[in-house]
Parts: sequence; structure tokens; C-alpha cells
Amino acid sequence: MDGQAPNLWTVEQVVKHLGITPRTLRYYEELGLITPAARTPGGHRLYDEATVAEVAHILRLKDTLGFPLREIQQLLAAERQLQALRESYHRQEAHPEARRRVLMQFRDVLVDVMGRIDEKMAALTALRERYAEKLARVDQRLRGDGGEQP
Amino acid sequence: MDGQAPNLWTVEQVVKHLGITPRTLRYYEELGLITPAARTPGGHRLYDEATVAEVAHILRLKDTLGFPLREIQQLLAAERQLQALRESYHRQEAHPEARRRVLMQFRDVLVDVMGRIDEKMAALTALRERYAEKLARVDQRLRGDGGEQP
DNA sequence: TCCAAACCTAACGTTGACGTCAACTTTCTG
DNA sequence: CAGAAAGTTGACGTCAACGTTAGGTTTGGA
Repeated sequence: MDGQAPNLWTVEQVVKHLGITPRTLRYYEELGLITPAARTPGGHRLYDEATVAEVAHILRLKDTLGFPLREIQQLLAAERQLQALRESYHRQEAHPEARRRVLMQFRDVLVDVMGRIDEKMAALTALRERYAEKLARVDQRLRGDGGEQP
Repeated sequence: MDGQAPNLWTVEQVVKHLGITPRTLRYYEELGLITPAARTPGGHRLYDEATVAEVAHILRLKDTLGFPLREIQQLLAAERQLQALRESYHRQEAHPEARRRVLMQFRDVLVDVMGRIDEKMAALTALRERYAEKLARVDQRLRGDGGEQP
């Protein structure tokens, strides 16, 4: 039922969209971060939108948070566990205790990540201020270029 | 004149203060990022407060901005150039044109760095929001733990 | 004075995140 | 239906940022 083709992406489309190389895609797969949604009869990888979005997310975590890929793997694992929980819930297979346990675990992961984000933001704010001050001084000296104290 | 000892730090003091290893300190020196203020008669490195602060700054740039050390080197070079300008200014050796040129160059560096900081902050804000939403949903499900829609 | 702890230089090793090449196979396009 | 372009697996190469080991020298405290 629902024979709708789920709109699959080729390797080339994904890497051009995200500005990466095929090697990166395969490396992430090798580490278990992603799994191509399908293969062509000949073995070429095909990705669905969700996986493309996940790769974009991985890149953000890596580049802006500086997380190593192994940690990102833990994070994604937790998110997937929650997703699995959501689905088991749909099928009414959720033992309330187990359900609660998974939710608490995921909560811990979330709190940890958000704490690290906040740390980064604080450090970035301090850095920004430092450079903003320097910039203000430089601009002042460039403007009133007479002979003030340095 | 002014024979005040400038309060020097040993390698051990620096690394314990900053949570790094001696190897890191030597590596940064190898790259030209820092220079120990002095050596003991026997050759042991000694650092002044300014250098310790610079190492702390390097670590922040590396960890929170994710800058590679070679780029940090450029940044520090620019800052030092400005410092040199400040000193030459004191000694009235500043050709106004050269002075202006250095100031403009440093300004460009500053604007570039601040732009990158702002990019990171924007990305971090988006990430934070994403996880905050997830956290809110999890908390809601943990609280009203009855049988709502997932 | 003696000795453990700290430090030195020089060199090779490791880890993460890919890059690159070889030798094919599949897929798209004219 | 040919040939170029894209993709496959497998393996080795690379680069940054240190870690580690070897073989000595210096230093500070009992």
C-alpha cells in the first residue's frame, strides 16, 4: 500500500547539495552514522530526504559544535531510540517502565548536549566582545587620526 | 632598570593551570605561536603571564571556534603587528601612511574573525533551539505520562 | 649530597577525518 | 549502442595535533 516513490537522491545530488565528497558519505556510512535508503539494481547508493537531512545535521554538529563523529554517533543513536519508542508506542507495544526509562535517558543526553552548546555560546560571546573592543579601538584610531594616546 | 622579577611560570605550573601537556606547549612553540619568556641556566623553559594568557587564548580559539592552529598563528601575528605599531607610535617612529595601512589590515582581520564568530553563534542558536524543542517534548511526555498522541 | 621529579631534544607513533588511486561495473546521453 | 560520467569496493596516503619513548640533564627538597 502507498506505492508512492519516496523521492530518492543519488550520491552526486547529495554531495552537490551539501558541499561534500562521496568519500565523506561513504565514511559516515562506514561509521554507522547513516544508511542509504536503497540501492539501484546495480548497487549504486540512493538516499531519502530524511537521510540527507541527517547528514546536514551531522555536518552542523561537526563544524559548529566541533563534536567528533563518534560522539555524534551516540547522539544519533539516542535520537533513533526515541524514534523507535515513538513507533512502538504507535503499535501499543510500550511498557510504561521501559518507555519512561528511554525517555529519561534521552533527556539526559539532551541536557548534556544543551549544556555544551551553552558553554560554547558563552565562550563565543566572550570572544566576540574581545574582538569588538579591539575593532572599536582600531576604528577610533582610524577616524580621529590625529595624535591621541595609543 | 626596574629589576622587578616578572613572575615567571614553569612548564608544570602552566600545564596544570591550563589542563594541557608539556608536549602541547612545545608544539605551539614549534609552530611559532608562542615563545617562552626565558630559560633557566640549565635550559628549562619559563613563561611570563602574558604568554600564559596567550596560550589560554589559543586554546579558546581552537576549542570554541574550531580554528586550526595555522590560522590562529595569522591572527596572533596581526595582533602582534598592532602591538608593534603601538610601540613604534610611542617612540614616534610612525609614518602615518604605514600606520594607517597596518590599522586597515588589522581591521580586515578583525572583521573576518567577527563574521566567523557570528556565523557560529547563529548556527549554535539554531542547534540550541532544535534541542530545546526536543527537550520540551520529552519533558511533556514525562510529565503528563497518560496516553497522548506521540 | 643525593635522588626523585621535572625537564630537555630528537625522533617515531597514533588518531580522526577524510583524500587518492586502482581496477572494475553501472548508468545516462547523444 | 557506444562512450563518457558516475558509482563500487579495497587499499594505501595524508595532514593536523598531539602522544610516546629513548636517552640524557637540571632542579628542588630531605
